[in-house]
This record gives sequence, C-alpha cells and structure tokens, in this order.
Amino acid sequence: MTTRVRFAPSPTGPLHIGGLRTALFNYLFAKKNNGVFILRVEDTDQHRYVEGSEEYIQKALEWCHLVPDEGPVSGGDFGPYRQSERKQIYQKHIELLVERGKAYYAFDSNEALDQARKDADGQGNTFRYGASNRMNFRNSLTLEAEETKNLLGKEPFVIRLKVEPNKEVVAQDDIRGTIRVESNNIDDKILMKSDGMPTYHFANVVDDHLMQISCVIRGEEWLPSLPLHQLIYDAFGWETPQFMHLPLILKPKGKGKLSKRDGEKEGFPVFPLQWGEGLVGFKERGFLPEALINYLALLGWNPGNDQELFSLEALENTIDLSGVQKGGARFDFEKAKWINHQYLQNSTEQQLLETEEGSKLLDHFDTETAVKIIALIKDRLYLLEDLKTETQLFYQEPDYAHGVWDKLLQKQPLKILGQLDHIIADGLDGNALKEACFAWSKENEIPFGVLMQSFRIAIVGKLAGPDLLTICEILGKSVTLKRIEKAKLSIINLNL
RNA sequence: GGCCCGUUCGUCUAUCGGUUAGGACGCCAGGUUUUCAUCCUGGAAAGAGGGGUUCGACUCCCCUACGGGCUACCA
Repeated sequence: MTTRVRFAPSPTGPLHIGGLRTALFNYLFAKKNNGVFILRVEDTDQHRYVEGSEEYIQKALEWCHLVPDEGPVSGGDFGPYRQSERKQIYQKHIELLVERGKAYYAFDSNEALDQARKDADGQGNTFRYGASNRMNFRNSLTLEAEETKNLLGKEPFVIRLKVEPNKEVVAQDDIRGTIRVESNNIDDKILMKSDGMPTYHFANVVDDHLMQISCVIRGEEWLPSLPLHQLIYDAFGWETPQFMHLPLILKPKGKGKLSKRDGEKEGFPVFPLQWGEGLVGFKERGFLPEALINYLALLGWNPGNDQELFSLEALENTIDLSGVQKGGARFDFEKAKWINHQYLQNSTEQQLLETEEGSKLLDHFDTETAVKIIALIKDRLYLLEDLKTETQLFYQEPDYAHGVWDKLLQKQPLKILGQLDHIIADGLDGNALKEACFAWSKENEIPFGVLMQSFRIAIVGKLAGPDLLTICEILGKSVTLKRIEKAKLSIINLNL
C-alpha cells in the first residue's frame, strides 16, 4: 500500500509555523516512505474564509520546498482538493449514514440549545447532546417520520451522529498508543451544518478515506476528537488510517500554544512569509528556508543523537516515528537564529551576494570587492538582514552619532588621528599599517587598544565591526583619509 | 467543571532498569598580542512530589501536583 499523507489547513489567514511544521512532517513522512504528499484545503466555514490565504499557503510551502504532489494547484486523481468543491460527495455520504440509522436530523434552534446549555451550566453540569437527552429535543428520533419529512423542506436542520451509549471507544495513535474514551463522553456531534456544508469532523473522515490517506499527521489539538473520528469510520464500516498527533508549539514565555499574535509582542516572526502590510515573516526577517525547516524539524523531533543540522534531504532520510516528542515544545527564537547562522556560514560569498540584501553592495563596488567585503563580515551574520547593517559602513560615511567620542576625549584622539594621517599616507597594505600603528603607540605610550578605538570610530562611527585594518584596505587610501579628516572636524566641533 | 494528553538543566533534547544523567541554544569566565562579534577552552545549570515493583529506578505501575489541549452549526 502506498503511503499517502495530507496537510489540510483552513484558509482562515496566513499559515503559521505550527501549521508549517505539520506540513513538514507530512512531507517528510511521505518522502521517507516513497509516498505522496497531498494538500487539501479545508474551507468548509464560509464565515472564517480569508481572501488570499490559500495562495499564501501554497506559496509558503513552495518557499520551504515542501511542494505538494497533489492539491488544488498540483492537481491529482483524487480531487477536487478543496472541500467547498466536494459538497455532493458529503451529501451522498451523509445520506448513507442516515439510512443506516447512524445519523439523524435535528431541528433544534440555536436558542433552544443555548437555553439547554445554560440550564446544564446552572446545575454544574456540562451540556452534551447525546444518548441521555437526545429524546428531549426536536429531531428525527423524536418526531414522527411524516413530520420530519415535512420539516426537512421547510426548516433549517443539521445532521448529527448517533453515538451509542455505554461503550468504550478505542483509537490508536502511533505516537501515544491506545486512547480509550467512554462513548457517554462523546456527544452527538453535528456532521452536516444547516448551510449544507459538512463540519470538519465529517469532511475530514470522508476525504481521508476517499483520498486513501494511509496516515493522518496533524496537531495534538485534534487528539480529543480522535475517538469521534473513530466512531465515524466505524459508522461507515471503513478501516481507519494510522494517526500521529504532533505535539504543539508553545509560546516562548507564558502560557498556552503559540498564537498568531505572539510574534508582534515579542518581536519574532510566526509566519514563513509576510502577510499584509504589518506582519513580517521569517523570509523578510532574513531566514533561509532551509534553516527554518531545520529548526522546525527539531522542535518536537530528534534523531536520537547529537546531530542538529539537517538538510531537507537528510531529514527525509532520517526522520522516524520514534523520534517524535510527546510533550509540547516552546518556540525559541534565539536557537532559530543560531541555526540560521550556521546555514549562513555554510553559504558561499557568491550566494550571499545574490541575495536581495547582499546585491546592494554591487551598487557601490565591483564584484571582486563585494565578495571581499562579504568574506570579511560573513561570520557576523545571523540573519540576512544583518548583511545590510554590516555592509553599509563600506559605502556610507559615518555620522559620528552624539556621544560616540565621549569616552575617548581624554585620550588624545586628535593626536592619534593626526598621526594616522601620516601612517596611512605612507601605505595601506596588509601588516605594514598595523605594525606602524603598533610601533607608534608604543613610542608615545598610548595603549594600542586606545589608538584602535579612536581609529575605529573615525572610520566606522562606532566601536563594533569587523577587522578595522581590512576595512581600511578595502576602502582605499583616499576614502580612509577623508573619513579621518571628517572625524577630526567632528571632534574639533565638540570642543567649541 | 468534564474529558483527553503530557512532565529530564531557563529553552530544545539524549537516556529505551545499573551513566560522574550527555549534547545544543542562551548565560558566565578565560583565550584568540584592538573593541562588539565570530571562533576555541572552561563553568554554572535538570529527572515535579509521594507511594509502590525491583538487588537496583529518570526509566515500569499508582496517586497527587503542575502544564497543555478539547469541550461551537471553527478548524
């Protein structure tokens, strides 16, 4: 039997990294088993539908190289892959269940149900529409057949699953083992809504069966409804696929699972790609897709050894069930950045130069120089966006921000810069400059470190950056001298 | 509240009855004859609690606590 897995998001907004990780695991298990990775769009809720999200999902998957083998865009023999386009299929199948007495029509108004809920609440009970009380409501079980038939044409109705009382429902999860629940704890869930659309539970089971899904891999939030799904499979007399419920991704701090809003609060992205105007994604923050994928794979899974860096291909070969974690995992942006750093270090200068941020260097320098600059700053990069902040000192004159000279004012910066003029005028290459600076500082009993600090601020405008002498070499004699001149002026201005 | 799932350093995790409980991120200290960083070396840092089972429990079982999820005509 071929392995067929599916990723089944709802188009209710941008895909967040929890969903992306679910997609990743599905993809990985498909590849590992020479199977098929399917994208199915679960758009059964018209109220929550958000324009553009389906396109976003497809694009996000493509950016991460998780391209579906079957789906709305890729096509396939088991379509349509949008649930909204499968209405007749659900209709046909729900009729089957009604005929067999596994499901029934219910005509209860929202008001009546709200009231019942309230009443139960008042008595400290949880309301559950089920075997214990279904005979108190307006449904095809309590109404005469004739009346039901009559009502069907006139009133809105839903179709509910008829759950047998006093039974133990047993379901299997490959990660957690056997899950047992009393059927009395499962209510007569709505399968078909009054708008003629199926609920998640029903559509999900029907589609997974029809699309011949061999293993359902989804988030742990679905674990409580697994017994219900088991019941639906049983009602049809279908064999259940395997199930794997992935642990949830939790907030970095505080309680609960990671939500779409957490990113804004803590200053890290939760979406792979930018969504709308405000919500910046991992891509825009300067992540390589390979790094994001690598980090996400390690969140809830591990190979059983110390290896942490995995290409997508390596993951495809290595991933296995036994390495999947059971407990939820907190999202850690620092670690994600570190992984990205590793991938950046493994990129060539040429590759970095081809990125959007890197290519800006070519506006100011020839390729050879640009490559030199990138080689110099490469090991300082954690995010692609660092490329910009690290390289701009090469083409942007420092502006000597307020207070940069403060700590050095007592340490003869003008004397130092004056001497640097001479030294640099003599030559800029390699160790000669360094040796000259070293010798002069010794002669004049100015600590080498102090000299370098003034020098650095003069050239860069701040105390941080890559090797200063190499910067000067790249800038060239005239630019270096010009910056020193400008620095001297800025100090003189301070003294006035 | 009810139901389900979970619980090893701050965080991600290794351990599948016998270990000085290992690694990584982060943090701290030192080094790389100049700062921030990179890099290298070192350090602090963990089995929720209580009962069992066993010669022996982080590992198996039970209880409690805590955490998470679900409890919609949302997925």
